Amino acid sequence: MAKLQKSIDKRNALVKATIELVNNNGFHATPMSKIAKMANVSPATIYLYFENKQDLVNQTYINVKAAYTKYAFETYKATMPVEAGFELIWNRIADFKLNECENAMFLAQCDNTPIIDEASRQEGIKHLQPLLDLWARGKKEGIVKPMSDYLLYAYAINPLSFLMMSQKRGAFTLDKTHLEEAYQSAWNSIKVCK
Amino acid sequence: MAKLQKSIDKRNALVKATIELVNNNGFHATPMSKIAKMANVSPATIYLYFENKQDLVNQTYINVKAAYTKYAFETYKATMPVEAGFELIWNRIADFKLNECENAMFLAQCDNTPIIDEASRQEGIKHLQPLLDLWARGKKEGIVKPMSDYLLYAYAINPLSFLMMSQKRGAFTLDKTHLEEAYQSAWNSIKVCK
DNA sequence: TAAAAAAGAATGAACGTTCATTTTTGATAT
DNA sequence: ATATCAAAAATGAACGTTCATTCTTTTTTA
Repeated sequence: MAKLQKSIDKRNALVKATIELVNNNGFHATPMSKIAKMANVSPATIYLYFENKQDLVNQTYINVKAAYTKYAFETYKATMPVEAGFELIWNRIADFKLNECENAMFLAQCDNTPIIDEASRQEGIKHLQPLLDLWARGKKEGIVKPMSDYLLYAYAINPLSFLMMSQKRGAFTLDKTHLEEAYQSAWNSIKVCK
Repeated sequence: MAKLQKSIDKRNALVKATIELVNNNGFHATPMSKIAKMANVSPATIYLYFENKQDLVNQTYINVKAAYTKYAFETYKATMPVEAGFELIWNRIADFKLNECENAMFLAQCDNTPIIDEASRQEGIKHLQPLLDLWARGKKEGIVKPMSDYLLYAYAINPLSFLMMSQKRGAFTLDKTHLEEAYQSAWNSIKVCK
């Protein structure tokens, strides 16, 4: 165990350093030498864990995306009623974006730039399926608007990314009241109006 | 005129090349030499128009942001009723994001990465004032929810960025019906529910 | 014809990656 | 327990390339 454990620790340290440096300086100003230094490792060691810089950032992206969706669906059961299920997932995603904002910022940066390979992007998108299934159910039951999933995501989930970025920039802070308002806006924009 | 005109053309070509290359390759893979080549100019010439690479990208950002807000408010009058005014501005912004998507993509990339100086970011944000004024009026009249402008922007405007990026990636295409649904979602999420 | 604009070649620094060596690890023999 | 040792892991220095920027010269402008 000792050996494998050590390897995993080192890999994790490299991934963490990548996230932190890319968040603060951008991909263009994040040399391998700095990543190595922050992870307390020699530059050459990175290449024992990753093929090259592109592979490092691709794998970091997939790691973080997996953590994001794991967190989002951790307490969700597919048997829940649609509205309750959505509220649960929405709150988990809000928690993730606002508490683990290092991770969330990294995703926002990757999702709006060409720094990630298309293949890794596809890989990352897969894990969102439970939410799409929930929406399909909601549409069938006449609770959720019969819209494209892209529209639903754009209005129900994506605004949280914008709010997270604004908060991170210090422009404003999301308190509990804001969050309740945000949820109402999210639900309002996708529910069928009776 | 000839001389000044030529200078403006060259500056515009440099800005345009910057946008195109940063959109397609990312800032990290956009060397000055490529920008120069695409603008049909010597690398040294860039430094007659811009201090350095950072200045070039900052000024490009400010240029595009100004074009965005100019377009958004072109036909808007502050005397319009709140709902009509919002619908007008929303549609102009949707037009911009979906038709001038090179520009919109560049903004999305800049707004989610640290490639732009904080000062230039602040400069770019200023021009949004008319929309904030409209919302202030809407709140006073009890038409718009009394929420933070960040929340309003997150739900009413920002989803268009996500939809633009999705469309650009070829994931789906926004037709006229989608756009009407999107507008309804936007308005639903910020209007006061009677 | 002098000043301004532009060019291409040159420069030095920084980068991603690899190489030659050293250190660590863990199984085996004592 | 301890010593041995081959394989694996890790390292710092080195390599070749690429980059942003500058320098010197040429071309354009008015």
